Amino acid sequence: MMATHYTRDNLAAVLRAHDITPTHQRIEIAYALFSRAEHLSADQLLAIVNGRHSETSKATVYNTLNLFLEKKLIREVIVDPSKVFYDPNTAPHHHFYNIDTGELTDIQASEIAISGLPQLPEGMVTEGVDIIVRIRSGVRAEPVGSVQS
Amino acid sequence: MMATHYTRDNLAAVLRAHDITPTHQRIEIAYALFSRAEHLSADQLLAIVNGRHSETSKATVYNTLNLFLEKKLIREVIVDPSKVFYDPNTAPHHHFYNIDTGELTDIQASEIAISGLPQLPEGMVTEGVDIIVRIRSGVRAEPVGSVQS
DNA sequence: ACTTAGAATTAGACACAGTCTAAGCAATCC
DNA sequence: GGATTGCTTAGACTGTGTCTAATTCTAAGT
Repeated sequence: MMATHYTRDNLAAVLRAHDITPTHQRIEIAYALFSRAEHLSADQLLAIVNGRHSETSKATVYNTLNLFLEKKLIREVIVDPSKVFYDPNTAPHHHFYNIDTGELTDIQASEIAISGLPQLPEGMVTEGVDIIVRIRSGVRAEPVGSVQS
Repeated sequence: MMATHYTRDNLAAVLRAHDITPTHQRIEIAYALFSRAEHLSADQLLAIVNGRHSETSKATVYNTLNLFLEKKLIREVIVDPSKVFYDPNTAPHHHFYNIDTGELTDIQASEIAISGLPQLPEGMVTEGVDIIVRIRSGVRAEPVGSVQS
């Protein structure tokens, strides 16, 4: 997952390497995600993939994204209560989330360390640690009243 | 927000202190949240509040939760792609999320420290940092194949 | 207590993300 | 080329959350 440039061909190989039969639809969806290296919702992907002429159904987009997730080709980012974002970057990292614009930005995990996490409950195992830093533009444009610190 | 026992009366006072007119419905919803000190969804709250006889509509539950959020009486926890949980604990803290059962458990923020967070983008301000540790029971019950480490 | 204006509540329609179903298509294997 | 398997599809469906327009409540003033 560190190629500098993605083509349909090398994406097909990536899919195969992850045990996914590379169909046209899956390749297009993978291409949309990896060539942009952005955080996209199912909705946005559906629109991108069907940009010129309709090629892929809603069901396939969801099926494919869930398959990619299962095969650990992508990650999901849950920050917006109304929709899930899909992240082609599976390297450990975290996110800034701009609560005004909805924009998601990566934070390299290599730079951060968390200390003091308590013991996991008995018999439990960590699946992953997500850090979300919610940010907004600095100048407060509050309608009325004082800000309670 | 540190009373040891919540009554409808002292919750009405809490609401007033947060600039919220304490109506019957709002008090019941607050009572449901604070007396249990649990993470509840709008759905669950609607069911709890209307337990014996129907008292509160769906719209009011949503209106009220959003009002409580705005007035910083509660927090929302976004971990499940399908629904938001509301958290009566507004003290800084984080969460374990059991991805199998959906169970949410608190992690005291006082115990943890994060180092190495990069500079915020220009002109941005932190609204909050959420850490979610996704966990599951340790013994893997995978249907087929090897676990890719 | 009574009035009243503004705020809160309501039922039900609506919007939208995501899932499901049953049928159609495509690729591969004999 | 016929059959088996797996993929895709349209469209129905589910569930969360919002909106609207009408009704009811609350609190302040008299």
